[in-house]
This record gives sequence, C-alpha cells and structure tokens, in this order.
Amino acid sequence: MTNRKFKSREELLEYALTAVGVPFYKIDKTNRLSTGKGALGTVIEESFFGYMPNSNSKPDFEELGVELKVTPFKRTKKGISAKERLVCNIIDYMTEYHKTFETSSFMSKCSTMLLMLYEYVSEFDKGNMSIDRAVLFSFPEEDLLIIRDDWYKIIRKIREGKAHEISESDTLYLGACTKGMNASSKREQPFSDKLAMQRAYSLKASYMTYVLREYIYGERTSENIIKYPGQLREISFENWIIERISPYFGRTFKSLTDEFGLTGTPKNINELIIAKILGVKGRISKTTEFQKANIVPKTIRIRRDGHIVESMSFPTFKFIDLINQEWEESDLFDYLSETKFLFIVFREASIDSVLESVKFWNIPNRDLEEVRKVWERTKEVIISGVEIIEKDGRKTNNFPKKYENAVAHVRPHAINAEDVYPLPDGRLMTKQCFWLNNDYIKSQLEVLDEISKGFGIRHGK
DNA sequence: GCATGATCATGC
DNA sequence: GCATGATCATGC
Repeated sequence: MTNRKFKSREELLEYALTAVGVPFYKIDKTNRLSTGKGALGTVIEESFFGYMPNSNSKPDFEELGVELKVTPFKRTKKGISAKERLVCNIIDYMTEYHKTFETSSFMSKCSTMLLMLYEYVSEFDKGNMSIDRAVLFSFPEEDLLIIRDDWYKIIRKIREGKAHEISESDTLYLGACTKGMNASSKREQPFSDKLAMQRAYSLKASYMTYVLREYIYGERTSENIIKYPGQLREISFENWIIERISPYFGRTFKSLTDEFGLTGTPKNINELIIAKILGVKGRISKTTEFQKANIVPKTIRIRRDGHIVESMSFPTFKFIDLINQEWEESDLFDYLSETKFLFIVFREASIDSVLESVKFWNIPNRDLEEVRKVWERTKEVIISGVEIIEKDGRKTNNFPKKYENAVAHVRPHAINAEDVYPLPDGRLMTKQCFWLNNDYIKSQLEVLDEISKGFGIRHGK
C-alpha cells in the first residue's frame, strides 16, 4: 500500500505497473472483494494507492490531472472487447450547461486517465483476476472531435428542457448512461419541471472496445471513414455523412449499382451502395466509426403511396435466455438503448426505386418503454408455455402481435420453420425476434423530417 | 391490403 | 452452420 504523492505521471504509471499480474485477493487489505459493483476499483484505490474512494469532481491524482479507472475486458473470438461502458462522473444538470466542453466536468476529470485493465473470466472469482495492463490514456484528436460533439448534444437537451429525454444512443462515443439504484433516482433540471433520470458521462462499451483494440493492445483491424480528423472541426459526424451522400439523393437503385459495379442481390446491397459513396472498401457497418459508435445500417423501402411495407427485424432471441433476464439487463434493452441506426431510405417510383435520404435514428425513451411491454409480455408467454397451433403446414403462436402495440411485435426470424431454439418445456420453436412495426417506422421518419426542417446541416456550437 | 409466418442471400 | 439484414408468400 502507498499513499505517497507522485511527482510525475511517469512515476505514477511506474507504480501502477507493479500491480500487473497480482491477483486482487493479494492486494485487497480492507475486505472489499465481497462488495458489489466496482469492488475491484475500490480495492485498487484503497489497498493499492491508499486513498479513500470519493466522488470528487477533481481527478483522483489531482496535481497530475489523472483519473484512475479500473475496468474489465473480455477475450472473445473476435478479439478483445470491453466488458462494459466506462462510467465517469455524474452530470449535474443544474450547472453543467453553463460550461464549455473544455471546461466541462467530464474534461476536468477524465481528459487523462490511468486505465488499469483486468481480464474478466466468468469462471473466476473476482479475487483471482488481476490487472493485465496499466496505461495512461488521453483522447486522440479524431475521437476528441466526436466526443466534443457528443457533449454538446447532451448539453443541448439540457438547455431545451429535455434532460428527461436524454438517451445513451443520442451520442456516438461519449454517452449519458443512467446511474442510480433504479428509475426513481431522479434529479431536477434547469429548464423543465420534469425530473430527469440521474445520468453519468460514460464512454460506450463499443468505443472502449476500440480503445483497447487500437490504442492499447494493437489489434487494429478496420477502415476509417473519416480519413483526416480535421474534417470534423466544423460539422458533426452524422451531418458529414449525410452531406457526403446527399448528392446521390434522387438517384435510382439501378444507376447506383451500375455506377459502383455492384451485382447480385445481397440483402445488404444498400449498405454496399452507401459504402461506395463514402469511399469505403467493404461494409459500412465494419468501419471504425460505425463500430466505435454502434451504428447499424437499415434499409427502409417506402411505397409510392407512402406506406412502408416491411417491419424492421433485429437479431433473434433465445427463449430460455430471455426468461432468465430482467428488462434492464436484457439483450433487447441493451441493443436498443445503445444502438444508433442509419436509415437508408428508398422510395419506389414508376420504374425503379430512388435513394431518397439517409437518416440517423435512435429509439426515444418513451417508445423503448413500449418495447418493454412487448418484451415483458413475451417473457410471460414463454413462461406460461407458448401456444403453437399448426394449420396447413403453418404454425401460429400467441406471441405479441403487431396490433397489440404501436411500436413493436414478435415474429419468426429464421432460415426456415425448422430453424429452431428450444423452449423451456423442451419443445422446439422456430427462431423469433422483436420487430419494429412498419407503421411506427413511418411515424419516426416523419418526426425526423420535422426535425431536419428546423435545422441547417451545419450548426454552430 | 394487411398481418403473420416463412424464407432468402451472403459472409464469417 | 449460423447470424444478420431483408424480403417473400399466403390466408383472412
């Protein structure tokens, strides 16, 4: 244990490195291992650095301007992944909006972090895990420009009296995640009487995964869309993308596939068109920025009469997994609350469909609450035993139908009817997923149109 | 014409 | 073989 002052960042790092490889149970002197979330961070703070955990607005090593973060990662088939978002300080809605990004509580505290990374292994007790690496981390310029824009998005919602509508998927790398025991941990906000969920700045898990891969473990794998960070000095990432694609609005599907030499009918051909427009070699969803920000491209086809034919599918769920989850920890909640979508909108015209627009979208909180109802109902149906009735070779079931909820429903999503997952009672059922209703998608496109009428693409801060 | 079940194309 | 994004097919 130490409680000495470090004279320099180098000295701090040198000491931090002596924790590498030492199991936490050997470090822990104050019996913190048995405590809940954040136990390992507490062990390092108290037993390794010798100071009491605090919620100070200053960095942990104030004179050095360094904040300590102890955070887990996992090794997966695809490489190293952050196990969770990196949570920073709580946002004080009443004061934060006065500040600039440079003077924000986030930058004051977290602009340089001592990241102490440990590998999370599910079979291990916490005490048997250990710090794998310790590094000093400051944001590279290409990330800082996006994080800065994220910060202003959060502040804009506070200034508009919409702190209660803040959602983690509003932003790209820097999120505002909920923080508190439950939904009743609410705070006042300056420009509305409505109480807002307590939230903290956080670096999204998808972003942290790339920090680990690219900057710390050197597993760089993907292509950047933004070739020069300076390209985002005057414009947000989203608007930069839209500006680049907009010259192609109005073009027919055929003229686009001809121009870019795309053949065949892959299901993600529209994603490939967008990739070509942006000068990206492969899939847009595999680019650095889309991976870091968790952006998923989705095609929307609007018929000539304005109707959207298809609802929007998501990954399948496993029946047995779902009933063992609670909503707040469920796969669906994680997915929808942390994913931003890029809608690629085609409108059918007389001969061919035409690229009409591209729009970024994430689900509003109140609609996510509707999805929750569908999810809870689905859980009930699985627990009480799905009713499957076979008729003329087609099986019908009693999962939530489209007419039951304005936002979402449940439907099959499989290779064919024999592509199945087990039910808790041992029967096998065609794989299913949650779908966003086509009518709901239509209404959300209309909302986005209203918003874009109100703003020019280039915005002042 | 729509709701719901079923299936396709591709890449890893 | 399966996950994913997307669309087709059928019956009411």
